[in-house]
Amino acid sequence: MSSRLPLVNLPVPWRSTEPARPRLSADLIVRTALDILVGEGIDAVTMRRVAHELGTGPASLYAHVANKSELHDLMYDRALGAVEPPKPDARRWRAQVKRLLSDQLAIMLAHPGIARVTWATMIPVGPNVLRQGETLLALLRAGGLSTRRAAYAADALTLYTKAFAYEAGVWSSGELDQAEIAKRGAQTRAYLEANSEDWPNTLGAGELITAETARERFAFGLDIMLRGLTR
Amino acid sequence: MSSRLPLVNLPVPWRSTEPARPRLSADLIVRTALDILVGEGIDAVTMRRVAHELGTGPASLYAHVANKSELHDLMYDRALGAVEPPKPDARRWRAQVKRLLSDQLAIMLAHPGIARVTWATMIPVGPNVLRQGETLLALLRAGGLSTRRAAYAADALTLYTKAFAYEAGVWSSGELDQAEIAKRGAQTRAYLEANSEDWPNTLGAGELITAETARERFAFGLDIMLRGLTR
DNA sequence: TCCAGGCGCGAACACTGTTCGTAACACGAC
DNA sequence: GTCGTGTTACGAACAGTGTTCGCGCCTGGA
Repeated sequence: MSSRLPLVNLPVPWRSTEPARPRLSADLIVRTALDILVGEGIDAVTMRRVAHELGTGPASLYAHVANKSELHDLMYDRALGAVEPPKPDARRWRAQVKRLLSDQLAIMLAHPGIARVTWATMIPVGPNVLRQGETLLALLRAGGLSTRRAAYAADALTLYTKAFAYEAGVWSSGELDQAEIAKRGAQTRAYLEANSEDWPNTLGAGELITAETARERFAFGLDIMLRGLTR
Repeated sequence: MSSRLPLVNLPVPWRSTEPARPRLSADLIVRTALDILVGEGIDAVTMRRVAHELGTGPASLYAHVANKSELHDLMYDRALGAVEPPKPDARRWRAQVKRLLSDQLAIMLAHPGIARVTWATMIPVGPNVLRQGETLLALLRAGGLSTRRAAYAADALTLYTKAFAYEAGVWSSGELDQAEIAKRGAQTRAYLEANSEDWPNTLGAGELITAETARERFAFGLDIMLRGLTR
């Protein structure tokens, strides 16, 4: 019946005051979850996995985080905190919008699958996400758009960016079997070529929509939206 | 040790030759799954639930469907089969594109959450989905776009449509607690109003992005993209 | 010194997708 | 008509998942 010694904050002289295992906190949990996410994708971020990484059980997390959904929200907000919002400049607002959304995309691609969580939570909850939204709206207003048009445009632009990030993230991440999709691609191509006169455009477009053209396609999408915004 | 009687195709005289329970098939499984989806959303479509609806166990489904992912693909393709593709007319191709994508959106909204599966499967697999894509490409080509621009535009437009459908579907469906999001909304509003000078644009845009303006916002997004496509 | 309240966490519950092995069936060959 | 034989049906089980319960421990304040 040995009483367990306290493992943390022991004032042992020959040891730094730094505790061996930092105490649990929402922030630590979110950081750990993001570490897993970066390396292995969103589906690897389970409550058990995060807890295991912290040397404990899943129940311990629920004292700091309401549920998995809230953990996801916090992860997304923290990730987006790395994007630095620009100061609106009316003369180059278009370039600033493109830059801002490209940076957001890059962050989301670095955290494969994180974009999915933005659909589960309808309202932008965290301060970082709110700040990004405010900045985008400010840029659009600087471009001369009305309140309503700016709001609608910001909605459409972020929706497109998130959707693109989600798609590319799923594509790149090992979430789906690479051999399987190659087989599917070949089968689909054979199916199309069997009646090639029925699919004149699809056959030509197939090889344009690849991972290699992703950057180009995203820029294209932003360009047509921004151009369409101001005649 | 009573030997079980065969339940199907029993030639009992006092009963019609119609089998009481139709035999299992991929088509029947997909139809059943779609019935559940329409009523209760995508998350209610579990293998057990579909099997139960057919009066059997989950293992029975795997003889006709490779896995849940393939079932989702088949459901999506079947649902999109209800959208009638138009004959391209060069003089009103823009209106035709808007009509086509709006019809797709309506179908997806009628099947809450179905849009989510389009991200899990990178390649459009079913004949109906392929036909929709071919039609969209044909419309854009009729508008005078090059092969590459048409392909990129189709990619961006469908991505936007699917993202919008997904978002609206999650929003409308009972997937998330309505009371919870109202609370979140109020908290967020309070947070913003506490430092209202920091959030001039967000505070104004908040009430514009609602379920009521969904139709309007979708049309706005399509409009700016189509306008931006041709100067 | 005591004590209340938050925190840690093992165990369990109710789910999920999927596989295994066996039983029943339909159908063509002899 | 009888006998394989391959396909279909499906109960049971496995390995996961998110989440909750309940009981100890520790800590901060009185």
